[in-house]
Amino acid sequence: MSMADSIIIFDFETTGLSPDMGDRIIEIGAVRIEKGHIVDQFQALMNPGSRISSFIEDYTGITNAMLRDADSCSNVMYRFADFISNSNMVAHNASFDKRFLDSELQNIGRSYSGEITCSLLASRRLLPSAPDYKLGTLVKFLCIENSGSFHRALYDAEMTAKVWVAMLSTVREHYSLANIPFSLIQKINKTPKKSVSKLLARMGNISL
DNA sequence: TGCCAGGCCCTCTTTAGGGCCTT
Repeated sequence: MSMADSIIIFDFETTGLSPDMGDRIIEIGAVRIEKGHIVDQFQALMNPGSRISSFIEDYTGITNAMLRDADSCSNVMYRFADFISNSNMVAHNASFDKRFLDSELQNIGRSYSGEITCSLLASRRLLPSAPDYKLGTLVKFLCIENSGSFHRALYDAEMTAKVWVAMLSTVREHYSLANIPFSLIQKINKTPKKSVSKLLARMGNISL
């Protein structure tokens, strides 16, 4: 199994929207998928060092009481840096999670060598008939079994992984592609939306 | 103390504005 076949899908719950404004991660959830199956997972709460707002308590179900006893950000981030190692990664609206990942890893002097791509950008290009591109909507749109427990990190990472696998499977069938490597999604995400179907048809050698 | 994001994408665009998506 080469690393190219292994991808980590991750999600963070945070104290707010911007690490530049002092927001921190409070929960990490991640799964590793190989050949379309989840083979490993990572979940941890982490104590951001200050109280979280009632909005975040309500939004995530993570309470100040739960975080009081949680491990420190630095301890959890060390373990997560080991988990992601040199893997390629996916997140839903990855620019959001990447800012937090980079910020927290910088705090502990760690880094990563894999690349990160975005399931939100990919789904806008590959599922043009979806009603919208919220994670929960894509789960329903792709008929993925779910309990509705969104906004916890591991659950959202699992759902993102299942959206990722189902979306790629749908596109593979539609365009008669043998496989869709991570690098092709990176290329698709840099391609203007209106040019994506031509790109895929050319790769699948079929006429539109 | 109180302030509070940022990148993508569309369009009535590019000398801009606003909705979407993430917490």
